[in-house]
Amino acid sequence: MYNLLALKLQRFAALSQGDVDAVGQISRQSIRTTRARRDIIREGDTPHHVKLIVDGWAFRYKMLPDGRRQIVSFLLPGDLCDLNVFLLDEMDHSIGALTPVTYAEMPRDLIERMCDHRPAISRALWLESLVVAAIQREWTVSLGQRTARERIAHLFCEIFERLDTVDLAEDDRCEMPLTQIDLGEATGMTAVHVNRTLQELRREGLIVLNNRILTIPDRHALQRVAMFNPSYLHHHNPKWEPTPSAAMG
Amino acid sequence: MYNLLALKLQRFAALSQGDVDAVGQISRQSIRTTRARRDIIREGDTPHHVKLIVDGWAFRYKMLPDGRRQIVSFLLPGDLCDLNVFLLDEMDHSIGALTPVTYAEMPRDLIERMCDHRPAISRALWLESLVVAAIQREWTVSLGQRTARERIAHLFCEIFERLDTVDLAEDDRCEMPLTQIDLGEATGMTAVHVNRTLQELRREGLIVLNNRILTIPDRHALQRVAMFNPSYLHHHNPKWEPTPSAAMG
DNA sequence: CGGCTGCTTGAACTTGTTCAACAGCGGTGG
DNA sequence: CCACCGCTGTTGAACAAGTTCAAGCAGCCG
Repeated sequence: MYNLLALKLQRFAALSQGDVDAVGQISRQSIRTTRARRDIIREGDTPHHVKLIVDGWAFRYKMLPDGRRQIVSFLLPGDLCDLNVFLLDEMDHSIGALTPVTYAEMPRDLIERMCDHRPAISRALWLESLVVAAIQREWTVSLGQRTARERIAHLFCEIFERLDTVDLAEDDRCEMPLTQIDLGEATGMTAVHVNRTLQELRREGLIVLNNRILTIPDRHALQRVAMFNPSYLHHHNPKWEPTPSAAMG
Repeated sequence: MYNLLALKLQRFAALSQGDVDAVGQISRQSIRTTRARRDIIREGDTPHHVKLIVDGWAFRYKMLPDGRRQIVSFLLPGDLCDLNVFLLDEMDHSIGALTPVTYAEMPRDLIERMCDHRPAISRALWLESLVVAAIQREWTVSLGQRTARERIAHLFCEIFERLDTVDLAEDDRCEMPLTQIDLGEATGMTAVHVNRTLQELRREGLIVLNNRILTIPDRHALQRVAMFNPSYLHHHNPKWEPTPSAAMG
């Protein structure tokens, strides 16, 4: 059986077969689904489970009192949400489903127990949150310094790259279910300006985008425009191994 | 002896006296200082220690290939940098000293050993990184949605609040060593526009700022302008206790 | 067919940028 | 002691990037 979470965590720490099995089990206990454009959890709610996105796209967002809304990150298959369970009485942001989403709910206490006995998993989860923070820093750079065109290009580069690591990109193509409104809320610009910026990128042959499929004819060209340096995604292999005793998964 | 790190970590988990002592010791082993406006570590460097800011202000920043620069966060006394030690071969961003900075260098392996034996500390460090991520999300919101005036106001609210929790704010005042250029690099605007925005805030009596001292006559008024909701800072008390056996520190 | 959502376009407008000049201040070296 | 330099803050005016408002179009689904 496909073990998405193990696949992810192995990027951060070497897991024993036992670790892999434990992770596989916990992530298969309770599978749920949401329809597109529904909230999965809302600011102010108390989270009870850690969730693993199994299929579909979701996004984190925060709203200002006057209704302005900022998407602060996208959650793709293999991503965890609500590690905040361990931190918050209340969510300080919301998570919404962009497409229909399938996710696994992993009860807090089970995760906790697993962490207690499996240092590699505990460590991998921690590193995962460090990577999430690194991505958030790069978004800060985009919004603070990049122009409209650079922001959109950068977002496309990031998403493509992230989908690629979970085998959801094909050659030079990936899904792109975001509407222009979504793109605007993620890049801090209006939908109108997103529209004109997309046209510009299309006109220059940097992207092809229709029917919710994004094609990037020349990845390096787009990366150059975006000033995209993938190092912040830390898509590398584990650096750390516990005392080597158990076999690898 | 003053134990800044223990003070910080206690916000996230209940520490035993043994935990407190361990943390105190590790954070006193190697104290270093930097002059103002020097880099503490640079993008591309390999970090070897986790650093704890003991005195002074530092900041994380990222540069784009063409020289644009974005400050992505400020590091105040009590803040940790380079938890990335556990993650990165190379830093994906730089850290610079804003003022003269005193910091403690804590060797990676000591931290690791401490975490292995002291689950409360391990947990507190993890939660600390979750809070860092939460702050970064709020910066994303600022840069994406807030206007110039709201951004500056928000930054001031955040910094004041954070200084307050480490006893570095007094009544309605705190230090503010940031130049207008720094403020610009943090808020994604030019120094010229920062200048005009500060004047506006001053004119309205929302802030007083001179000699690097910021005074906020009416905190709620400024928070209203900034749409500042402090919940993202998670300045609360520990939710989690290990099996209660050891005495509290 | 009607209504909805998302995409596109135009034109006026606003926010923030750029460029340039100057003032104040503190430190340094002759 | 004074002249000078570099850094920070301030101001003005022209400009550019992105927003707002408004209208129309295409595709989809019931």
